[in-house]
Amino acid sequence: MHRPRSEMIAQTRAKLVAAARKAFGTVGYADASMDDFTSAVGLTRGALYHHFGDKKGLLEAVVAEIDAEMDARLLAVSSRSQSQWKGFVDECTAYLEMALEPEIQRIVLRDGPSVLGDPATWPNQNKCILSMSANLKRLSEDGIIRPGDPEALARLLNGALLHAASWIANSPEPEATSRRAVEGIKDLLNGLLCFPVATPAFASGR
Amino acid sequence: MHRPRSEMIAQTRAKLVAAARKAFGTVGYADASMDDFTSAVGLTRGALYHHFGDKKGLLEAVVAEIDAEMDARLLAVSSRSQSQWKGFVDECTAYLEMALEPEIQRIVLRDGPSVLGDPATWPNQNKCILSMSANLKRLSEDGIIRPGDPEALARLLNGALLHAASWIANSPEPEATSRRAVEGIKDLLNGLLCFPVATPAFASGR
DNA sequence: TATAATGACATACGAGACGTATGTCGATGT
DNA sequence: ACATCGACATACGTCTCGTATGTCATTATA
Repeated sequence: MHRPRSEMIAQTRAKLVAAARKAFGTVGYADASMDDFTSAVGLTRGALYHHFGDKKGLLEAVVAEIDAEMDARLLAVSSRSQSQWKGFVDECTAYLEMALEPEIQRIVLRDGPSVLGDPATWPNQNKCILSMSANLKRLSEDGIIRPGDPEALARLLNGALLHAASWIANSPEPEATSRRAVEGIKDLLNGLLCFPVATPAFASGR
Repeated sequence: MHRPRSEMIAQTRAKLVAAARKAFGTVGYADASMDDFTSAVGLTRGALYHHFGDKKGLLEAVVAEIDAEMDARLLAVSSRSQSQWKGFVDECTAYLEMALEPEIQRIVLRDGPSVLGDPATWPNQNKCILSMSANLKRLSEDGIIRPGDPEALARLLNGALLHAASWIANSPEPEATSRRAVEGIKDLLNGLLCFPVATPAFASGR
């Protein structure tokens, strides 16, 4: 019966990841002392080096965890949408909302790229892109949007969404900015449609 | 006559910024030793702390220098374009090409945000946005693109361009990827036009 | 059941790197 | 000519990381 043993190990790893996630998310990767956040969960750097190799390895694990959560959340959103087009728009706005969370901003969007290199080289970040690409591909095959390169579009939209999140998060009036960003996104997406709807959004406009 | 004096000082500052820029651009901010790159130009950390306060202050100076160069280059591009719309597209592609340079990727796009906080909080990064916003505003006032929020659009496009640059830079075939990205950009921009050009047209490049 | 072996983790140590406090020396102003 | 100031160097302390080593419990084996 080697259950308790492996359970303890998994728990240790989970504790380390959780502690690091909290530290990275608050004070940032560079200012997070390994001695501090390991002792915060009753461990030392010995455990950390044993399980993750080095500080960077722990960051990778944290990023992977957050990425998995983001994937799951996006999947949940897209799964309960009826129309294809609406589902796509919903997923985009959900993605934008996630990118607003301070923990994600700091760990995934700022420290992650700085320490681990460009997100385009990570295995995970691509899952969102792939999912988006697949959606765009179906949309163009079904004649809903104009033909084009789905992956290229997905990457461009992804960048636009992430950047919009930063804009919102650092805006003096996040809610108003959020509305402007969402409207801008819808405007951009609308431009992709074969038969654009005359949205009341910019008809009622500014 | 205190010219030579101030000139020496300016030269010292320039040497520090240049040395830091080279170090940050190659090994990255975190792994750039202040002792190393100051001694590379015949100085010590004393000069650095005297002029820039700390390592972060030096990074700010480096980022400001690069940003100023980017602004100047963009201005040069847009100034010699005849048609408004073509000028805008040219500026976008020039921006994308700049974002491809490894030094800009590393210092401005990765380490900068991680160390200095989100670019949206910098004073500089906004100049590109402002310029783009102004362009979009004129384009919509002149009835070339649909009405909309110019700043929001500018920020979204800015994010798309930066992200596209990362995609290209980390692609196994950068040239082919670049073509796909540019085409995607043109597709997106085309969607903004009041009277989009016929679809196959912009695939062939105009 | 006794023993060997493995692995999970802690502890001890050394190496840089940063920031500060202090010192020096030349230039500047009167 | 002298006092001041500022540009820069040097010395020191502190923190953090990574490695090398040690210990102890668990597991496998006989």
